[in-house]
Amino acid sequence: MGADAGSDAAAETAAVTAPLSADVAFLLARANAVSLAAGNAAVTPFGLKVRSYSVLALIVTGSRPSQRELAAYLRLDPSRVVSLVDELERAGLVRRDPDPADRRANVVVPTDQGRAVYAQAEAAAHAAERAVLARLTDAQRAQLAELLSAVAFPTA
Amino acid sequence: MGADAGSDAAAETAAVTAPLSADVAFLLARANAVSLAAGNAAVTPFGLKVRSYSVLALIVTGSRPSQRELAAYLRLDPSRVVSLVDELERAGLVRRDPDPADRRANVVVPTDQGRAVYAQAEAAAHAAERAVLARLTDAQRAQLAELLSAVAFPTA
DNA sequence: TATTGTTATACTCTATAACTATA
DNA sequence: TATAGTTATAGAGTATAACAATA
Repeated sequence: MGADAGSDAAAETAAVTAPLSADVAFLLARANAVSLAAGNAAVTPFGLKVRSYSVLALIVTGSRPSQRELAAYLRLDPSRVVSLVDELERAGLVRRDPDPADRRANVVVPTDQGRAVYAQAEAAAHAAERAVLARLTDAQRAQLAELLSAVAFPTA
Repeated sequence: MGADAGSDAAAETAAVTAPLSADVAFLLARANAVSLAAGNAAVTPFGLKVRSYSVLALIVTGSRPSQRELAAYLRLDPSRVVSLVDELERAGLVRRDPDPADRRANVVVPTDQGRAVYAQAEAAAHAAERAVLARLTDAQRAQLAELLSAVAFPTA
């Protein structure tokens, strides 16, 4: 979602300040837009976007998800995952392995190059995240992560 | 950003569980997707989407923002605000008043009907937000809002 | 019958650059 | 010279429905 806009600090806090500041949905949308813009900027030097980076992030852990599982976890449409995996495969970063247990399914795994690129991108992404969270202490960051988890995974 | 996908609770927590759970950027994106889907569902019966609802929400407070200020605050491109205000104006919910102090600028104000529709939509949106935040206590919700503010408004 | 990956399609959103009228 | 609103346009993302292969 979200992205950047013609946002300068002065205009943002000019005539429009207080409203919606208690609206968690709005704050979530705006915080996500800030984070997404920073994340994309951090990760584009490696030929990635936040979305393709997140696919890489999931598979380098060795969890060997199917495309269906990737879609559910990342809240993407399965058809969107097709093109994301296509793109990563064309770049030589991931591979589709047939799932021996289910011949309909693909298991998405990183290539060596995929792991190497991810390692670099991860460092940049984490630096960007630290910058976005600059106004929070470490304890507050941990707390934010915990609170967000409860919203992000309603059933867990 | 984000939207809905073929997400059922079982698949989401199947093979892919732990990874990225400490990644605030990811949690932010996923939480926003959940919140956005719920918000849109809540507000569509009133002919609104989250975006047009948020424009209404800003102007019913009487802050009389210019389109430029709306764009900055909502982190939208000014050209996007044009079509959002067009849409709301066609629906009879807002009006563009000339700014007496700057003849280039429009001030966006709600009509009576806009206020009435907003009042109903607000109730639905807040109910949806409460549902999204169901796993948090009131104190946790307030804390989440405060932590998100620090991320959403880096300069404030 | 239901599900996985895929394709196609339509729609929305995003980003950029221009243009006009003002400042 | 810069800014507000607008328009146009290209690109990215999203949502839906269909299909073949497999369960």
